[in-house]
Amino acid sequence: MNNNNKIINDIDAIPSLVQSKRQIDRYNLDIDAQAILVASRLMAAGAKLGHASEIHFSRFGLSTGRYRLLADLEDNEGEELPSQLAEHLGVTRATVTGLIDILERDGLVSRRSSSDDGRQRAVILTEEGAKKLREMAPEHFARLEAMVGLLNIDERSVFLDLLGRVTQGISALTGELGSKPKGNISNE
Amino acid sequence: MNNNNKIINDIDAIPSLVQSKRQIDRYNLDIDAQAILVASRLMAAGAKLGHASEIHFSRFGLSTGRYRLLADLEDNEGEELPSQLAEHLGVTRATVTGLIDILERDGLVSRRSSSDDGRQRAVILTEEGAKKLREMAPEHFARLEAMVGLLNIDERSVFLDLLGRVTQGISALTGELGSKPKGNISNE
DNA sequence: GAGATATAATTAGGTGCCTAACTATATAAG
DNA sequence: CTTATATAGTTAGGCACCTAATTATATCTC
Repeated sequence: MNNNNKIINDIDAIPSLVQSKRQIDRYNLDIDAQAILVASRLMAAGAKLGHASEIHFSRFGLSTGRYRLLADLEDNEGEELPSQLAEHLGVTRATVTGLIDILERDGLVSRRSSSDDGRQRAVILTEEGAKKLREMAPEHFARLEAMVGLLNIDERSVFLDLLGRVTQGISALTGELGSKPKGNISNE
Repeated sequence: MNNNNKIINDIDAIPSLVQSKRQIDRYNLDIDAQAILVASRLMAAGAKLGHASEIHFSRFGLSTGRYRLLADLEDNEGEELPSQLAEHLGVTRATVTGLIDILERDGLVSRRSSSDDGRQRAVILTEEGAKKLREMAPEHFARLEAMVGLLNIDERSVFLDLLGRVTQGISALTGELGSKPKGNISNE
């Protein structure tokens, strides 16, 4: 379990444990240095992944957000309202408007006014948009799978579990100080 | 181990496993749905954390990047070259210039021309900058620690290990298709 | 109906980070 | 010495996403 002969993650990751410890010691804080290390590494990983993701999707003339919008459309019979898209993607409606603008310019989606509610403008996945998704699927999913290829099946389950709990903990950054997200899921 | 009575990560996370599976089935791809789920969840977590981080640092009048720059300065006796900062932070020199511009405007760092090399302009952590770090340290580190508070000590080690390997795998998104990440793990 | 209020989408403007081009200085080659 | 090349930092312009304000439509209350 804790024998450090083989599975050390001494990848040249930033920051190191000593670096975290030094920061904490400087102010005599009663904080677990490894906790800080986990948090910092996750931040670094998130930033790296975000950047890599943009590079990945740019190969297909898309951005991360625009791909996610197309994929969500595909998952919903090719038609959704901007507000639904915003909800599903976890971004604002303003952001969705911007994504649609470019996708429409490139012919991957189109807008259609609703007869039910004059305020609504449904977004439609065009045939060209569907074709784009079809064409990129093999490479896209192969790369995603390769990304976690260094983890075996069991490790993937463990990672999902741990990542899920850390994700819950992210609210500690934004919420009230001292309010623990304990066991129960706080679906804000 | 695989009894699903307690440790289910049914956090309302997006996407779900069925969602990932549906996408793969649509194109008859030979891909492990859980691998896609791990990749997607990590992307979502990274984005969420990045956003939360900006909110966190904005409480102190900083951004994530500007805090990291200040902290790195503090770790290097309060003086560094922009190129060193760029290296340490993993961003471009252009980005560092922008970060310094605002930090200097706010009086947290200053620039000083070098006598050795006329091209260099050292960045200095001002007393006000050091004070800012000192003041925010308790809350900052407490929040980071709270973020991983749902993981016990052992789980943190495991998470670090797994995260490290997935981080290595990120190169699968940007590199040559089919080229395995160099970290040669022998337990496959 | 008329006004107040709610909602859908958009526009306007801002932040963070990027790439590529540029300026100024240093160094190497002839 | 002069010209070519490399390097440090900055500037210019772009993308993704945000918040706040705006426009247009719907609905509720009188």
